[in-house]
Amino acid sequence: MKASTDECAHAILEVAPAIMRTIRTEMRRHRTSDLSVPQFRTLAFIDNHEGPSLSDVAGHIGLTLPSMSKIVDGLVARKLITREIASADRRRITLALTSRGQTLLTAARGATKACLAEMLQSLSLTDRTLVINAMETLRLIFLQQPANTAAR
Amino acid sequence: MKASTDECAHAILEVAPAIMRTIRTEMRRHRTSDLSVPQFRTLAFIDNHEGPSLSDVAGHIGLTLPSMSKIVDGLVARKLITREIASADRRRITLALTSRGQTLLTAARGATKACLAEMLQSLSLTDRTLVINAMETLRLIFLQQPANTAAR
DNA sequence: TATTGTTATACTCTATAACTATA
DNA sequence: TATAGTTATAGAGTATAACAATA
Repeated sequence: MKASTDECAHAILEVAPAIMRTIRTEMRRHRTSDLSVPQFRTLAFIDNHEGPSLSDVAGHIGLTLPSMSKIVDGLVARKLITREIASADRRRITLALTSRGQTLLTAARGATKACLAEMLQSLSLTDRTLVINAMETLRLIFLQQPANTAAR
Repeated sequence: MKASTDECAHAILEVAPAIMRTIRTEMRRHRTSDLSVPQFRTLAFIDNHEGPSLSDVAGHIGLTLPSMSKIVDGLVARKLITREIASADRRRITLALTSRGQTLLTAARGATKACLAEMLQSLSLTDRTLVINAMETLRLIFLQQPANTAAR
């Protein structure tokens, strides 16, 4: 094993899509929450930040403004978040979770995580540590920001 | 660090979507290939297997038959693959790459991998080994099948 | 004039339900 | 009757281009 950057890229390119498909399928199967991955990520970001603007969310999640705007539309329509005009700068909007959104986010996080955790149960402690460390490493590259809290 | 299955799940749930977004964006930016992730995965599967049927591809990639059928439609229209009726069982189809598809797949693989590799260059050899090992571990869980070849 | 967001438009991805053709 | 695929339909995610409102 040379562990070249190329081999590393190859491994990621093969495994990441498979993981995502599992996550997506799992999220949709929980009819109670029924959130798509982008919706989930949007709610999670709003939960972790104080009244972010559309640009804040779009930038951090990595979507264009129109895409994000549409996702926000859906979440507002489902009464999971509120969208208000910022008083300081009326061009900006301020996003926040409703209590319903908060509840749903918590439920979705729990359900999906529980399912993933279930799939990971066959791993040894060593392997789990390995995966967590690798994710921490990749987070620095793909998310530009360190973990902000412990597992929620 | 407890390295519980729950923490492990949490880490994956946070990082995997970010990785995928990078991959998707990158794939779309290479106007020469211009493949979506599902299209890329479909081509790769056909490349790695001998004349698979629609069910083979759909099953392994984790899509329903209609979804897969539509993706195949697009690839056939772009002349990247061929779709022929199997002589043994006329209900089945046999998929194969055209030389154009083969070329495009190779190009897309190279371009995306190169971009990822570039992003991974800041990692130490130790970290790269860590990531590769973690991916190998996760592959067994999310892909049910071991790596079939070395990095291509 | 520059910034923030939304609307219009057009793809692709994805699923479920209903259908056709073959076995 | 069961299996392999396709078609019909619908909704979400995504982008680019054009627009409106505010600074």
